[in-house]
Amino acid sequence: MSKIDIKPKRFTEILDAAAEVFAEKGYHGASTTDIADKLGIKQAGLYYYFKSKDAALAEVCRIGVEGYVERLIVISQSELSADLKIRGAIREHLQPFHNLRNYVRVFQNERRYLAGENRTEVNKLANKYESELRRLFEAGVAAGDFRPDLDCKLATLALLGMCNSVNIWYDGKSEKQIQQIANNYADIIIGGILD
Amino acid sequence: MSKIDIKPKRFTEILDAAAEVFAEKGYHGASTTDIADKLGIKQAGLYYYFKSKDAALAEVCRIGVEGYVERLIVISQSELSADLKIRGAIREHLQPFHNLRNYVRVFQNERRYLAGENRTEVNKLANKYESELRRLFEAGVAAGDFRPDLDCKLATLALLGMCNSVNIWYDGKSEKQIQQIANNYADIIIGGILD
DNA sequence: GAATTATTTTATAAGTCAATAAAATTTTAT
DNA sequence: ATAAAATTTTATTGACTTATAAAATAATTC
Repeated sequence: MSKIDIKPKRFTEILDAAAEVFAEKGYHGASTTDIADKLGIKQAGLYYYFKSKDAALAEVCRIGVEGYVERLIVISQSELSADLKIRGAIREHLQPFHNLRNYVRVFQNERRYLAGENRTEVNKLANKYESELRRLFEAGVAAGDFRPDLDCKLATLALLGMCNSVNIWYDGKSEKQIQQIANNYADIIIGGILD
Repeated sequence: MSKIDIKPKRFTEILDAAAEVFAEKGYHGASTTDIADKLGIKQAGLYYYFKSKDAALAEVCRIGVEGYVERLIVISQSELSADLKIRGAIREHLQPFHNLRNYVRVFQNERRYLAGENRTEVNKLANKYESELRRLFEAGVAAGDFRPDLDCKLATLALLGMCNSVNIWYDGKSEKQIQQIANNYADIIIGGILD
């Protein structure tokens, strides 16, 4: 009955430390000793919580993507106009940078170092997210709200690149700032695709 | 006297291999053996060309940023309208993804692992580039071409995030595709900031 | 407070990695 | 062709890293 009785609070502390170190130094640049140091325990102590360093990365990534697809589907199925859906998608995309900054950063930058199954699983979510997003653009074109010549694939990638990059420089301190960024970015993107 | 007589062609091959391996596996995920294998030589042989792994990273990064600031200044000092300057900046930004894909990728993603002086030097160039770009937006607002309420700082970061992300998924094979992406992205950004 | 369970430490194995030095080989120049 | 210079290999070192197992300690439960 292995690790059933780990206290959730302690487990979160361990994960937070792993996410922070992975985000700062990169997966391969971070040693398990770095993580343990941050927690004030010895390196071997981490293996009570994780089977391997790779498993820790997988768990951090999992939390980093958590909810993204679901929130986008809620927006997609709402009755909002196409441009408001894009605006909402941007808002929801940036929101987790506030509380889950390190987790999302690790998902963004380090998931490529995941092995085998963990990697395909997490990539499937990323692909699903991208295609759901593209459907928002396609629906807007179909409804006549967006330019008929809009390349929806490129618009999707542009939006993603724009939004993801925020997590490189945003310091995670002001939720109000996140909303401001989201609004400004939405203004730019939507203004650039309207018919 | 040290490495004065290295053949430039061979040196380029060594650099190409380093850039490719750093781009694929990340700086810390890449071993000097990986690079040597790609070249068909033994690991120790690399140290004829480089003092250290870090020095190789520095050189790859240097090539990855090379010319960026200069090309932007040429655009800035031209007589083009503000929107055409932005369009040109996007074109010039994406162009190197064709021939220097790996170098630019390493600059983008791995420069943070550079030590001391190499890091500050390369970051200085990145900052200079960003501020030059911002001035293009500010000039457009001042000239009345762009929306007066435009947040130029955010517009700059949006453009950078958008453009940089292309190098994550672009396969470096078609120069025509790069130009298409540049035009589409320029349409979006410019449409989103015009007055 | 004794027993049980959870958590951390100690000790260590096995492997990888960057870097150096000296020898060997290949290439270039005379 | 011979000498000189450039390039690569062989051999090795020491540091660092992940992971395991068993012992020690701390916390919780009955």
